[in-house]
Amino acid sequence: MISKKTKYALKALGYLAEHSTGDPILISELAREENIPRKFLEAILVALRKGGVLKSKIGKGGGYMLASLPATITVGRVVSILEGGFSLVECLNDNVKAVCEECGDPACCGIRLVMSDVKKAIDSVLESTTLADMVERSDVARQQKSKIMDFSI
Amino acid sequence: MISKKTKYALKALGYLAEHSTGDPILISELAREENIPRKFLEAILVALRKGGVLKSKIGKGGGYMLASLPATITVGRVVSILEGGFSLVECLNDNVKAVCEECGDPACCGIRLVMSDVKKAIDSVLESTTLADMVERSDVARQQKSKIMDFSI
DNA sequence: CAATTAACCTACTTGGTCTATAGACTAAGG
DNA sequence: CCTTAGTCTATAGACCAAGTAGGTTAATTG
Repeated sequence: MISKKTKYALKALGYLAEHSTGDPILISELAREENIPRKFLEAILVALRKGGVLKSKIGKGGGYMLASLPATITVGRVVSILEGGFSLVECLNDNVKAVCEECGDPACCGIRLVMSDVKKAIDSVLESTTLADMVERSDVARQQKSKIMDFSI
Repeated sequence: MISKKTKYALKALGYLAEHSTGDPILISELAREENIPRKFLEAILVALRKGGVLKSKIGKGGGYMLASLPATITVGRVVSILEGGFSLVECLNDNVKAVCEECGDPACCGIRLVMSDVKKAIDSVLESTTLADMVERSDVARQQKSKIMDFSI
């Protein structure tokens, strides 16, 4: 499961991708529009800035902007920043060099071998999906839905 | 991340797959050989039995056996029993019909759409890998390693 | 320059879940 | 009927995600 932190991050980034006009957008606007606890969101945005996905501007007229185009920011990158990579066993996490206590020999641990395959599958999806993709898919789904609605009226 | 519970389950099942002679194997043997806390393992084995993966025999000469051949038990099934399916957002979990509070409209939630793809990718690996596969891969890795060892001697 | 705006930072609380343990109970075999 | 071995219920403790609070620093503007 991804954490709420990551979900909030993706929602906020999606909002930024859709509503960015070049001017910074306020934390409070993001929090309000996407129903995210204000203070919690702050911490998330800081992490994303440190991760290089966001730029910020302090003081009056300040706020947050995407650091690059939505089509260049992958969902995988966001997940990686907020969860330190997404894997299924400790010993496959990006940052961690540690060996799970369980698998005596990492090279021969069957679980590790299987989960490594799973991780590859996950990563390939996450790395190939960008913020732009995510927003677009959401839009398409919304349009299709309203089309069906029109039709039924 | 999969829980320790699931890891222990896979280890125990791997042991059963490798050492089953038709006779039941004791919880205490499994616990000892795979370094799993005895009482904790008990609970796991009960879950696996209820999930139809294991059979048990009570009383003297009792213990646990696989309910079917290792090649017919998928890792996905084990994960599903112990974690209620493995997905990345609540609203994609097998058992849960609940909608995440976050995505107002599940049909249009970009995160949900993306994560649904990820889930498909995960499931396709997990469902296509059996206990037999897992054990075999572990064996192959071990053999290769000892081959290299021999070579270097 | 001072007032205001808005991001930044540190620390804390809380609630829930994962892990593990204890002990009493039930079933089977000899 | 005694030993073996799985079954069930309850509980303790550690840990982490989620959320809260309040003060600090930086930029703009009048």
